[in-house]
Amino acid sequence: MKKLEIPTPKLNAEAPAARQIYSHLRSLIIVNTLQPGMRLSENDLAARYEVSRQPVREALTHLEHDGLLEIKPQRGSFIRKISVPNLEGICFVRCAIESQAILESVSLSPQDFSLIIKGMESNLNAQRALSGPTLREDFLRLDDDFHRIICSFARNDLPWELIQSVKANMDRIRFFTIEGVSRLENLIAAHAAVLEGIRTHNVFLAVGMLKEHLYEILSTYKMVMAENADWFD
Amino acid sequence: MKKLEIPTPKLNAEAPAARQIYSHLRSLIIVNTLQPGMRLSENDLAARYEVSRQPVREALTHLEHDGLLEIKPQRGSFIRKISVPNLEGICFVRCAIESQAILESVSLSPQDFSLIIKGMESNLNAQRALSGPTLREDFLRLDDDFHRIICSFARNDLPWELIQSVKANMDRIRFFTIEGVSRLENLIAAHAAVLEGIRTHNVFLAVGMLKEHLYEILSTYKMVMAENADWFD
DNA sequence: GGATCAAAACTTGGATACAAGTTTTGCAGT
DNA sequence: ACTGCAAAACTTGTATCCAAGTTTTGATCC
Repeated sequence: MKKLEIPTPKLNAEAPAARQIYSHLRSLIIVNTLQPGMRLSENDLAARYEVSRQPVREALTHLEHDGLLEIKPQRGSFIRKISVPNLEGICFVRCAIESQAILESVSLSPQDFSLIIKGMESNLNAQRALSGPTLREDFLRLDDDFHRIICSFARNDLPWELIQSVKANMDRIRFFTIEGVSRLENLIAAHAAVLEGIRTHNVFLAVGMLKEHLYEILSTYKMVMAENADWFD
Repeated sequence: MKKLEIPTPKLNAEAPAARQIYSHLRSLIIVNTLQPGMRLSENDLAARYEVSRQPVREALTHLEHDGLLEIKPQRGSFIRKISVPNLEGICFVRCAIESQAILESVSLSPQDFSLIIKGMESNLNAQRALSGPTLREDFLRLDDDFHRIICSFARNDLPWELIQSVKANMDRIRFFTIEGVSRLENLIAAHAAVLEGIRTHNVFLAVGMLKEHLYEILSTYKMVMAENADWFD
């Protein structure tokens, strides 16, 4: 087996090494630089990061806990392949939590309500103004922020934290399916519809649009699957 | 500081040590044998389980990931105190996910639907038949199973897995608030009401009763707080 | 050339040793 | 008895070494 080249194994000295390695590997997995099925070697990673196996090992067990890695004892550590049932589960959970957050919006004080609405509007404007070479990354960041704001209706940190921890497997797909400008316009339109539903206190409309928006990824993952069948179970 | 005595640090040889230690410590935390604020020493635990610090350390980092432990570098590892906002977040997320699952029940095939209803009925009967010295533990197990069945309406494993991973901080309270038989009867009545709503396809009733049931713990945690104020932030 | 089998080189799991920093402790001085 | 300070005993973070098992490799035999 040929050695695989991961881009920039840089390391900072003033933070715990294990956590840095974890974050770095996690982001590499999400953008599919480390592709499903690949094998990671603790020794190899330790050499690249210029640390011992101990912090690498800790990072890998955390990735396994997140469902992004599968550690087979005495055999190797492999980037988990994408599971369609898992994708469906993520959509379900996101839809459940964000819908509940939208339901909470009606019982918010007018001040708090309009403040959040303001945030969503400015985010939406930023989405519409997007252009340039880093368009895809920029949109994903704004999209994350849009849904984070939705969760803020719950006035609690846990909902969004939970979505973030679960979202990684969905992001691996999203990074590929968001390409054409036309698709991007559709996504922005969906966001606008959700916002309009919330603003007019039409939660049925808002939740309906949100569900359609969140489940849309399930109708696009087959695009990725067609070209990379070996990335899936 | 006096040495604290944890009950039975037994260990099995045919499973990974780290996972066993993790499970054991986690259950000890949930039943409050390891109380909020207590300090755990890696060396001490390693001696008790008769292993090296390596698997102990892995177990502790996983407990930290679950929010049950706080590892302060070069200072010690402490059982996390109970956070009321965190409790509220757990209630919110559980309510969101289980409500969404109940919503899915209306679009299930009659065969699948009646099969799940059967399971809930037999579980409810078991709850009503409870008695004996291990009543509290038995009820908590049946209660968990009841809500797991609710999640099965989603026909996906992730929702219940996620609830399980988040539920630990709620269980620490539940173990204390479920004491009197009268309270237990109230909880069983709530379960029955939820089931009745689902069976009659009255999802509004079911979701309403479920929300009331899940949020009930927020009105009882003050009982625990009154006697153990130092267990909370 | 192809198949078989043994040895070597890999994998992770665990134990031990050392490093850096914090807390406690105990002795000395008042 | 009380205060102050230094040393010892703790804490976790990391490195290194050994063990057990799997995979690959390469030589040998047909």
